[in-house]
Amino acid sequence: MVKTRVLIVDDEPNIRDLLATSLRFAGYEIQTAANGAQAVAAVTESEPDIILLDVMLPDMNGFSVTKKLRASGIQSPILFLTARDDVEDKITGLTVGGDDYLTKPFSLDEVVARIQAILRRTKTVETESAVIDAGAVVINQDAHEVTIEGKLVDLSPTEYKLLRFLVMNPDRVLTKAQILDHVWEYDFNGDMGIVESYVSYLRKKLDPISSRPLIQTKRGVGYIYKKHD
Amino acid sequence: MVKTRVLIVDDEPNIRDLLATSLRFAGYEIQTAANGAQAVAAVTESEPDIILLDVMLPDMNGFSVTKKLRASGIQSPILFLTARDDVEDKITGLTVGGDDYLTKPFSLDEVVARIQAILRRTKTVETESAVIDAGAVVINQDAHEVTIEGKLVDLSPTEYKLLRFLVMNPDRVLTKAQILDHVWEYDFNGDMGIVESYVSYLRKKLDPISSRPLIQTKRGVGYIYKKHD
DNA sequence: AACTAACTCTCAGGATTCTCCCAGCGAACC
DNA sequence: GGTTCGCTGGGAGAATCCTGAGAGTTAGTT
Repeated sequence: MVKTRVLIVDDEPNIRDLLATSLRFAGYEIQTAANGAQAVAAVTESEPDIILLDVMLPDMNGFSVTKKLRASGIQSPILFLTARDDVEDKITGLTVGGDDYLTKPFSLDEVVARIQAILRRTKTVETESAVIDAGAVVINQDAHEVTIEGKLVDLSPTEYKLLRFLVMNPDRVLTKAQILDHVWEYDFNGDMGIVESYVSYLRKKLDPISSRPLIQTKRGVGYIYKKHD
Repeated sequence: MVKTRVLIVDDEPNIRDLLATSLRFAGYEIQTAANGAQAVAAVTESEPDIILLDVMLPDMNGFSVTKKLRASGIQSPILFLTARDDVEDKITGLTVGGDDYLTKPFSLDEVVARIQAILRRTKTVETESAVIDAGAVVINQDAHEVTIEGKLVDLSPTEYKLLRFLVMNPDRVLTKAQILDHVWEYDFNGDMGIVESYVSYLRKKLDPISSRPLIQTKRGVGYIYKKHD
């Protein structure tokens, strides 16, 4: 089993490091580049399985970089990163083929989810299934649907992301800080009370249709989802 | 199962890359050429199953290229690409046999659909069926007809393309950006509100004759067509 | 050539849902 | 019993989505 290689292209060192650390931890092999020229240079050494590409780079924009990459025979799918403001104008035409895009600021878990989604579709490497089956909770990531013991629940985007994070790390206590770092956008600077709120929302939706409480509180530590009783 | 080979002939690198990426993702094997001479050279190496040919090339026009190709014994069907303005005059007489033409700018899904249509008619390789049967919705691509639970609906061209895209990717959430990039012409640069409008149009036509809502909104994510309830 | 119909796209109002914060209450811990 | 920690209802403001109205184009017909 060889690691999936990811090339990160972004001019902000903060974002680069954040992504690099996070994705390395998720099991990927990371290369980074700070601008378009470096990116082109990097891919010629070894073709990555997927590229994370900031649309606005100092030396050239996303289109140019994409063009250069494709011109040098690189067929790796690209996940474009873009600021929320210039979405409308500069994005159209980018998500060709298996490509996709993600707006900044994003949550770290969302990046991983999107990468896996793209790799699933392009099938250049073996990947996780689209379905997370964790006992009572089953999450279909393609359809963005969650079932509890077979029954469909309707969740808001944040509720969905929170539950996915819990369920992907079963039988393990997750601190509120960890949850905040993974599920919320990286520039969120409210307090951790928001996690309590959302756990509460989740419980209100899940517990009525579940035969047992799904999310348990470890007082003073965090929360845990147990696969089995 | 051997891949269908497509030769792309266009002098604009942007269009070449766009088509190459998109068609590669659709499962075709791609060759490219920037002018008539290159095209002729390319086909002599290995005869493609179909050729995408820009009518206006720097070195020679569609007639000349076609003539040369046919002269060298190539019988592959040709899908001509042409600017919207010089359509009628220059195309007539070109689309003999299984050939067809498409005006620029086109939508990426339309290209794939046309290629498949031609291959179906010429039957040089095994192809997808003309009929997309996705539960409640059945689309006959040859007749350009859509039935909902057996009942015929009348759709505008854009409505048709949108529904086809949704139905060809069942049980998977599609973002508005993806929809825009696949269904709308590649140079469209309005905002994604247009997708909302057309989903609204579609629902107004489909829901009255369907026993369940066919297109569901995944708030904050996109839209999804579910094959089954 | 003029008329009509259909189609595409934009825009804005309104409705709904979502996020986040706060404060009061209750439960758990010392 | 007092303190800390977690739960949850309420609510303001924002984000998102839906839809009707209308302008501009194109296509088809008379």
